[in-house]
Amino acid sequence: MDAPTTRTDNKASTEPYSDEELRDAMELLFFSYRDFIREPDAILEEYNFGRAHHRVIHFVGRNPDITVTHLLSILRITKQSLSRVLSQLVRENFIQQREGPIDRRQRLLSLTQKGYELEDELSRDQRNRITSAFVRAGPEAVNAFYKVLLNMMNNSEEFKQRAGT
Amino acid sequence: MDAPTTRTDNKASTEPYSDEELRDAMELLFFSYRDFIREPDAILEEYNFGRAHHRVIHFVGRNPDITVTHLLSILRITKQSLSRVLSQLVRENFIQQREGPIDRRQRLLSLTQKGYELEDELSRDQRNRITSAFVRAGPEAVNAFYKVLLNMMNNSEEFKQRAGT
DNA sequence: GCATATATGTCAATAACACTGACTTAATTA
DNA sequence: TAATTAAGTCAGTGTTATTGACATATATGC
Repeated sequence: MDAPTTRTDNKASTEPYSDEELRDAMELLFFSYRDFIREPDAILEEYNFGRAHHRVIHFVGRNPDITVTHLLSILRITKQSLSRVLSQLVRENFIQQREGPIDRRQRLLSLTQKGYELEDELSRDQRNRITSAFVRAGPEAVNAFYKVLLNMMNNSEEFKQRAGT
Repeated sequence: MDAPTTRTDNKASTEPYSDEELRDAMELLFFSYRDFIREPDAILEEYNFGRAHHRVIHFVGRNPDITVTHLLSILRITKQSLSRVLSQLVRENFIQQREGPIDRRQRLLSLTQKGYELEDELSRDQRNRITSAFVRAGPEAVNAFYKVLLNMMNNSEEFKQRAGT
């Protein structure tokens, strides 16, 4: 927190980035994530929903017929936490459940028409933000952006596999 | 996730990235941010602190002699929310307050030695993650990463001004 | 110098979202 | 048939945020 201003050599493999630079990056992530989440938060409020609802809507939307167990493993929350949120979304007809055709214990989750509409509304600002950021930064920057964030996360292989490519 | 390499025309204002690509990016942000916050969260638990304490420690560390009002404006929380967290940190000697030399109503906040040590511990994993991600991705990628995230946030100008570069 | 505004702090009530622990029911599997 | 799995529920707790209403000390504008 103190020394970094004195150092000048940035080439070395020892300490390639100063603590100040790293803390700038930390803040960049903090602020950009906060702005990124801001608009959906505001929309959710109108529905008397919270971020938990958003996450459920998003992941059910991207994984139609997902099981409750799988959803729990993605969200890494407890069954009890999901329960309140999910039952609200089902009750208000954003999400529908159907019995698993093979394993009848399962409740396969999917978005209703109303659910897809909410997902679209919730993600609009985020999609616009990403689009404009990507377009303004250029295609090579997009690859670099992916590269850095993937290097920063834990199961990047798993993610890459699930994601498009 | 896939297209950027194949596609060539980025000039268009119509639809440069597919909804699937954009939702991949949304998830990348979600997962990477979650992993990014994971280790500090675990450390905080040992101290019986939460993320709010982390944020206060971080921003007081980066802005020695910050006023309470300024801190509130950065965090965008209410005085009452900050109060509990801050008084804990002061009570346990991570943060010290001193009277403003010009305006005696102010309580200027700064980290104690103990506070700097906690900050160091809390940020270690994040600094390591960023360093290794930056090193592996290469210096141009770092610039691109900044470019994209800055384009994505609201007050990027203000941030750039505050941050090192 | 008085009225107003500002900086900080506090009391009380509420809400969202997570947690743990202990069970139940139904269906599948070994 | 016994054990396991999928899903759901009841009850209690904790953290972090909120709103609203005040209190105190200090600074500032006229």
